[in-house]
Amino acid sequence: MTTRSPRRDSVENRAGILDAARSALATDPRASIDVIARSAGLSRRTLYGHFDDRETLIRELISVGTQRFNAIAESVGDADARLALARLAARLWQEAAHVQVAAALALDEAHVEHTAEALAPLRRSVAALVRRGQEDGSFRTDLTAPTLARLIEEVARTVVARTDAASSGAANLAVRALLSIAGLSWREVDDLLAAHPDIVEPIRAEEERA
Amino acid sequence: MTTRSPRRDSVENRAGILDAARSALATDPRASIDVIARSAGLSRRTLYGHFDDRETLIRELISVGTQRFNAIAESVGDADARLALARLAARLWQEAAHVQVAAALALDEAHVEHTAEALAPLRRSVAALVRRGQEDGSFRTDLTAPTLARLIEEVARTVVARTDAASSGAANLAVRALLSIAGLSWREVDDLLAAHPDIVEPIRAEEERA
DNA sequence: CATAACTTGCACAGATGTGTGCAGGATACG
DNA sequence: CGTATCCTGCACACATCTGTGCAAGTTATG
Repeated sequence: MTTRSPRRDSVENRAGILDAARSALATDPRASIDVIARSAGLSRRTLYGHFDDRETLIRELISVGTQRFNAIAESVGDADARLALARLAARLWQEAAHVQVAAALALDEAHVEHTAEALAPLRRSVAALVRRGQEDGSFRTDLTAPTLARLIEEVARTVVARTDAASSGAANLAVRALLSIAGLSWREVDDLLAAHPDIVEPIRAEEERA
Repeated sequence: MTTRSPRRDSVENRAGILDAARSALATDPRASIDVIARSAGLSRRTLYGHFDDRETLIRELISVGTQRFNAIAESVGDADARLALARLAARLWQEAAHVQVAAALALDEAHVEHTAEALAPLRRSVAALVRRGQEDGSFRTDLTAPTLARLIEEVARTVVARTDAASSGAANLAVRALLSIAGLSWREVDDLLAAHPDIVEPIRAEEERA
């Protein structure tokens, strides 16, 4: 009558599926179940033993991805809005593996709704950050706060989704792009990052994979 | 034996299909043939009378879209790199209807290759522009020329694809975003656009649809 | 070692999409 | 008007993908 506890290989396989799905869906949000299962070294049939649905699998991915997103957003407490944005970008980058899926799925018609609501906390953080930055004069005011927030979000998504996470200066690129969008001149960005080397290794003129 | 010239309604329908495909694929690059045909007020079967293939249809769209792209790139001759970039962005925006498809399809796995080669001239223009801007000190030099060019391209694509082309200040937004990415401070951008009102109607703090 | 837990392959139903053949009806055009 | 041109609906074959049932294997674990 007493049910046995789940087998070790089973939980490993479940995790393996999630990993495989992460990397497969980050590239192509419409990757088939078969591709995901195979790339996890399992059969399609087995995947359905672990997840009821394609939807279920994806929701779990989005769920853990966005949780990290939101946790990071709350962890950034710099008084200086510019520093806060920089740190936010840098930390998000560290989680690239988990974050890319969400970024890719957020564009997929079928999941926009779900991701949008899961990312609400992050959105609120960014909105507040933008308002703060505009008030103290460190962010641009030629755009409305909502517009700027949206732009920042869009650019962040693009950079995360469309740059090789493994390349050396990628985090640097992301941070610089976002601060530029916020309105800073590139020299200001450069000085800021030089003054706070803890945010990102301040490499000059870094390379990137083709 | 002498073949009659094509009927008027036929050529109209062909054009209608292209229009329908343009707007349908701009939203969803994987829109079905049926959806496209129906939204052109025709049957699926008829569409296949005008185009052999889904591929053929798409290639024609990409072809005319990228031709406009490239033509614009060559038409920009400002000595000042900042102005050149601004004007390039503004003109591309005017062609948004034709350009959005290309931007959307460029992300679609199945057509990256084709769009990439069709956009080679534009890429070259941007690359040259970036080099020029970096040399005369108006663009950022904390990023490699190729990296900056790539970033500009990515951001342009995003802005074109993900903002309501109909909204009033959209062109403004696009231009400002690109100049910011190039390294200018937002005040510098603001001054530049104020000094050259021909580029884009210089509206302050414009709105955007939700 | 006994057995519950897990994996697998195969067959199936169903959905959605592409591309084609054909017959019949509408219509532009010479 | 007559006819070539065009549109349409329907019926196919084919492909890809999802999700399920089942019987037969393998393996972790108590």
